[in-house]
Amino acid sequence: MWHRRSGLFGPGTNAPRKTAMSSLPDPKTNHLLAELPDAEWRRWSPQLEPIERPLGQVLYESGGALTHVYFPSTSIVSLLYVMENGASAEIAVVGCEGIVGISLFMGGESTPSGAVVQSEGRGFRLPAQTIKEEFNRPAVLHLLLRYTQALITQMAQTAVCNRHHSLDQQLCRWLLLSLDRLQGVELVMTQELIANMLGVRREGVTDGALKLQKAGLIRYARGRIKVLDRPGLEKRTCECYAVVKKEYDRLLPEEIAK
Amino acid sequence: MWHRRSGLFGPGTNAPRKTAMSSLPDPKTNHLLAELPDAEWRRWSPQLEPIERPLGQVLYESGGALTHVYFPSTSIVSLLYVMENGASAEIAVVGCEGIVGISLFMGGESTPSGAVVQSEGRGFRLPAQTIKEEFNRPAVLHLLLRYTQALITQMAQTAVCNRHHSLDQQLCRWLLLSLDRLQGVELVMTQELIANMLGVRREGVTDGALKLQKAGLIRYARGRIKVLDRPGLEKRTCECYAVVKKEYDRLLPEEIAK
DNA sequence: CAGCGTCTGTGCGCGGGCGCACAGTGTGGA
DNA sequence: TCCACACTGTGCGCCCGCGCACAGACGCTG
Repeated sequence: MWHRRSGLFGPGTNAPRKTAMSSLPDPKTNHLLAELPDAEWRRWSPQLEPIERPLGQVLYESGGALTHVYFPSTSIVSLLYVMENGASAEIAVVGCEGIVGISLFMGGESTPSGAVVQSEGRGFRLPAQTIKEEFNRPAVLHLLLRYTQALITQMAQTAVCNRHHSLDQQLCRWLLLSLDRLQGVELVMTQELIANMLGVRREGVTDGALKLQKAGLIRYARGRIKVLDRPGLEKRTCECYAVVKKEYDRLLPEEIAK
Repeated sequence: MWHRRSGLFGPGTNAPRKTAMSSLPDPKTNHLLAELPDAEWRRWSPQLEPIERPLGQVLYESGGALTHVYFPSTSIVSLLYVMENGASAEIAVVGCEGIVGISLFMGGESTPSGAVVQSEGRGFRLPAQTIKEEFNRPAVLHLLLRYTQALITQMAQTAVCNRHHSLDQQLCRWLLLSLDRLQGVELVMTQELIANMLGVRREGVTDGALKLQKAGLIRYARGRIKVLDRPGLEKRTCECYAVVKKEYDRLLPEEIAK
């Protein structure tokens, strides 16, 4: 019941890290921004504020008011619920394909879950007021709602996966989903943090990761995980990964709006 | 991994049951319909088609196109995902407080999950085309999106609950959520079906229900469950129930629109 | 280059939920 | 009225994941 012996995202929760953040990425590395029609893009562009996002930064807390929406580009963000006893579980993960803070345009202004940076990197943000106004434009509205439906599918599948699948399978699903949202083959993430995301024991993640390493699918050391054999991972994971991926591809094809 | 030895909703999947369906209920027993502004209500009212919904009826299947949205009044509907091996898990439950078929206005037209009548009764439906047109009206849009956000919370909390809480706690949560959506104290539902919803063994539900009966919180026999001590149930359940209830109350207060 | 903290590996006993098998007991239909 | 079936109760062995305790190993810092 208590899966965190150390703090969830102990040190560095706010202080910017000293890792070398490379130069500003193109906002269009975020797929939603890239899919924006030209007219919208011209209006948004001046207001998009680039931000660094250090590991563990809390973008918003459970029930807290949101001041911005976030468009990750090279970072990924977990939506997670922290229980009264401190245990946690990830609801969904958002990366370069999406937006963090949907409750702003859905009308609720806040959610019982929080959002935490799970892999440091860059992104962009837009003030709450702006996104609410822009949401009245049909092109924006439809794009954001299609994304939201894809996100809903991810949440639903998380529920199913938590119910029925083994830790090993879930680990594979989690790795694949995260890598898709980073667009790379390497992940900077300790097993302890993965365990927090999955809501399981750190030792369980160690076991699972060992099996994957022995099978030659991944290689890792001290918080860096590299995927060597992606198809192999896909073979080991449960159907949940494919269901989610298919739904994202269906609802958010490349170049939707052009 | 295989939680259904008999068919999911074997007999009666389509044939109307002969149970005494009482006379037409007021459409406004559905809270969303009740909260509609007068102008919308006048437009919708002639198009609302009352329908009986027998136990086990499939409102829509995984990936299937939707022809209508449904507004339950005295029935409740489960959104559930059925896995390749036949095991199932409930994603969320919808009753008199909501609407079934959100993918129509979210833009996806379908979802990987399906919708099944979990407790027979009446409801109303509206053609897909109508809801899509009506969704362009701001009052309708905001009402439906607030509902959708509440639904998202229910899904998220289902994921958390599946991860961390005991079968006993989940059973209490499920009973409470279902009763809230039926607005009564009795539920017509076998333990086998409850098990399918929760994605657990029938025997597990029997165990849990026995404990609750021995504690004097419920009484049941042959597919009818009566709640005797609601506060007692609330004491036994996990925090998930309260989180969801609070969010529905916050996002969909009585008499929103008037 | 010495030392400490972080990250990963491992063992062990426990408990919840699973799969399976089967036994009572109402209820409705022939 | 009686039979068949649906619904509920129970026992048993198994396995996964948990909680706890502790041991190596890598790498940064002073």
